[in-house]
Amino acid sequence: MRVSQEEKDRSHKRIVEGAARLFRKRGIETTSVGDAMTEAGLTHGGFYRHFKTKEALAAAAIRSAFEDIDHAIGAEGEKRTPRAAVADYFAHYLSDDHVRHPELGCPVPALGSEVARGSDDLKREFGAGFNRVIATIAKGCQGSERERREAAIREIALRAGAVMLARASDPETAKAVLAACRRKGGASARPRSRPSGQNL
Amino acid sequence: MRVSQEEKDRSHKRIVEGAARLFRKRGIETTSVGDAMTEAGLTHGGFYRHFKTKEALAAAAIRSAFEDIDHAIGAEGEKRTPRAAVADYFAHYLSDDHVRHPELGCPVPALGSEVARGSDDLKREFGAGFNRVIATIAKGCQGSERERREAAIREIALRAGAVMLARASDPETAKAVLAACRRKGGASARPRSRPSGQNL
DNA sequence: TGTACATCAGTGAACGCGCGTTCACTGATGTAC
DNA sequence: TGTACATCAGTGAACGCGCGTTCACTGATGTAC
Repeated sequence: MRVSQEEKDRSHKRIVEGAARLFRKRGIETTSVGDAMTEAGLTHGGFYRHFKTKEALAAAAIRSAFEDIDHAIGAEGEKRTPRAAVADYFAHYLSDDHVRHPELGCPVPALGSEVARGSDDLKREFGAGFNRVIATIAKGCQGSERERREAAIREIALRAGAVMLARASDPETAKAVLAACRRKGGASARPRSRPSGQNL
Repeated sequence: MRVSQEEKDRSHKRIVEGAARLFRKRGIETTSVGDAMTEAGLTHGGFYRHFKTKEALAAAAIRSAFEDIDHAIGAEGEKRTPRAAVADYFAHYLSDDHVRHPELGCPVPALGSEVARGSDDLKREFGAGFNRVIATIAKGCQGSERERREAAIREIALRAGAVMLARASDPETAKAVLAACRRKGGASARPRSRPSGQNL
């Protein structure tokens, strides 16, 4: 039976947000349209009232996942300093919790190697989401605008690699990878310049 | 018709090495047993004379891919110094060539997020391969054994994250990611300790 | 060394299954008067 | 405001397709005598 526009919008949001979780947890190819609709409390047949193809859902889900993360860091950065928000985000990034729960975590380690084999549309969406997160994280880094942006990219690249490695390895190796990458800590990737004379 | 043991061994090798390339290029789930057999010049029906399941092939292919890379760095490191071999490997790691050709590249950015959703067996194989590569790369790093190992882990985590990001993004973002991560250059992740007095 | 026979690598058809997508249908919603 | 009707979100059956895996078959290989 037909449903009000408001109800349709709510369904749409449930589908996208549910898919954003399922795709990160189980992969895009490995999650069926039916799975995504069930997660939203609907049946598979209605899917095409919302999206032209499964890939269109993937694009929307990637956008949603990056937005969530971007908003979380941004909101925290307004309550406290951007630098503190970013430091907290980085600490959580390398936590066991993040490794164990990809469904609410960063899309980069969860979807990266799959999106890499996807369409240009998907990559554009992924790149756009990544750039927004980088801009937010750069606010907590040091140096010129360009230096901050590059530092943010390095910080995420290191941590995304670490989390992906931890998830893809046996528990012992996972532990070693996280420990090694935590050791590099701090909100900025650049070696902190110390007051001169204190080197070593 | 039956084929000699030698011929079977050659077929086996072709299947594993072909799958190692195809899996890195197109993904494990997205590559069929038939694809892998065709790549080896055989037909799909004979697959089960070589492997119990598709997953067993995935494990063998992951091992093969890591071995190739480990041997390449190790062999180079015997001709020159380990440090130079590792520096060259890192330079190539962040090259456009590596980004564009996952089929002969590092399995970490190519297969990481897929293996993360795989079985414990697959993760053990992945972790073992990663550890072997880390041990080889650690030979080109500085510090105590533990420091070298942790530096190697960080170097690969950063670069694997960067390559995955570059592959999963639009070309412009890809370029920015590679540029930012190259800036960190050098064979060791630790900030090179400079002769004192030269800080800044 | 030669012979008879069991083995088994590789082939191609077939299997059951789940996928993305389409479709006829239902009935509440939205709209034109 | 009330009525008649077109729209369309959601349902569940059905589609064609490709997958992993199984199987009967072929004939060269390996082995026992």
